[in-house]
Amino acid sequence: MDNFQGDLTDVVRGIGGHMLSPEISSSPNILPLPQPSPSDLHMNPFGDPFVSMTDPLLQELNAVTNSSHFSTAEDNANNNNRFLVPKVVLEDDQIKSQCSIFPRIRISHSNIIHESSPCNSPAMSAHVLAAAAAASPRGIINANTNSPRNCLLVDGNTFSSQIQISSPRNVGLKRRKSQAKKVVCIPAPAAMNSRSSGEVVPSDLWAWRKYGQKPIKGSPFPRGYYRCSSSKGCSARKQVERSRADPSMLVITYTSEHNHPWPIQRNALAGSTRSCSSNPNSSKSSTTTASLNGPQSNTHLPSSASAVKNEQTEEDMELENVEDDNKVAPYRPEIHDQHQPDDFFADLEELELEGDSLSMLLSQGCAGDLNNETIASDGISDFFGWTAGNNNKDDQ
DNA sequence: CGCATTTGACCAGCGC
DNA sequence: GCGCTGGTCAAATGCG
Repeated sequence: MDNFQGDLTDVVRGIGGHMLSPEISSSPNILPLPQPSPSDLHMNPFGDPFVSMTDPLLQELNAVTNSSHFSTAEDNANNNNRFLVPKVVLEDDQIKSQCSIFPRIRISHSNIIHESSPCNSPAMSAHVLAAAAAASPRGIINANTNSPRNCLLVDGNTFSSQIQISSPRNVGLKRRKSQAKKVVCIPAPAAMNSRSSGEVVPSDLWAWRKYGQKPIKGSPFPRGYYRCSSSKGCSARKQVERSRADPSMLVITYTSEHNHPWPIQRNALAGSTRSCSSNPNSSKSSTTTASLNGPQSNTHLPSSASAVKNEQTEEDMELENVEDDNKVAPYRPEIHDQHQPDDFFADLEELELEGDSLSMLLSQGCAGDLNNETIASDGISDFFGWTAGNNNKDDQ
């Protein structure tokens, strides 16, 4: 049997959407979550980053699912927004959220998130859905992939991937004293055994440093232990292991909360990263921060997509390729990277106040014609609205 | 040289 | 109380 030992690092990096079985949904590790408190539901990631140390993406998702700050696509039809604006619509008795960040991902009151159309970024989709799940009151996401591109596609005929997240609240520890845990199941990369490839890292914006790995009884796969290296003294940890039921799935368990704001400038943090796959051919990248490519990465929540070109990870490259395939404008660092974290929030305001045609286009893709995939389905870029605006296709 | 990963040893919680 | 197992530590190692 394949021996994945020693490859967890790659595994961690390879959150690509691939063939998955729905079995994971039955994993005992994944538990339904109780309804969140109102405060949870209204956590505003764009407000005070210190309020919550959860991953920015998760926060964003929270915002997406709960915030009323986001205007609808129609509202922004004439705006000059750079970001896609989430649209919240009502369907039947359910409140469903659609947003540019998650093109066509719908979050219902039942807390089950469905993505009704494919996106072009398997990796991001996985992450996105994971984040979405976290944002979901019950923290559960089922993303069924049926996309030829390995993109997440819900409502497909065949489940090819699933992402599930359980909230920290009711996932008890068997070992150690009860500690808040968040379990995330995401698709594992295809090239899980290839150290020279699959250096795709889950973008959770935080810098992680591996401090241990142990074989787990009953599982052929080892478990990797990571701690947050974004800030000294941060107690945040995560464990990464393959699902026993479905080796194609990764189970990431987050423990403890970050005691610091999200790393705005990763490079400024001692020992936060190493190489980060600046060279695609690099056979050794190390931290799970790979998706966080440089200081600018966090400017606009999505890490990998905001990666600086010359520091892009394989995931980024993959995404880029996808974009190329779809003739969608690539991410433009000269435009986006110039924004500092503070500007990011300012931008968000601008979205509401000004907006631009890009966001309109994105919004249209998001909330408009589901058949129009040209823009809306562009996984990552659309997800974060980077390609939005007037600088899309012309910049290729 | 600095930093991240690897890996064996040690520590602590849990079940019997 | 003991053994098993998970979690963490820290020295060794490797890479840029």
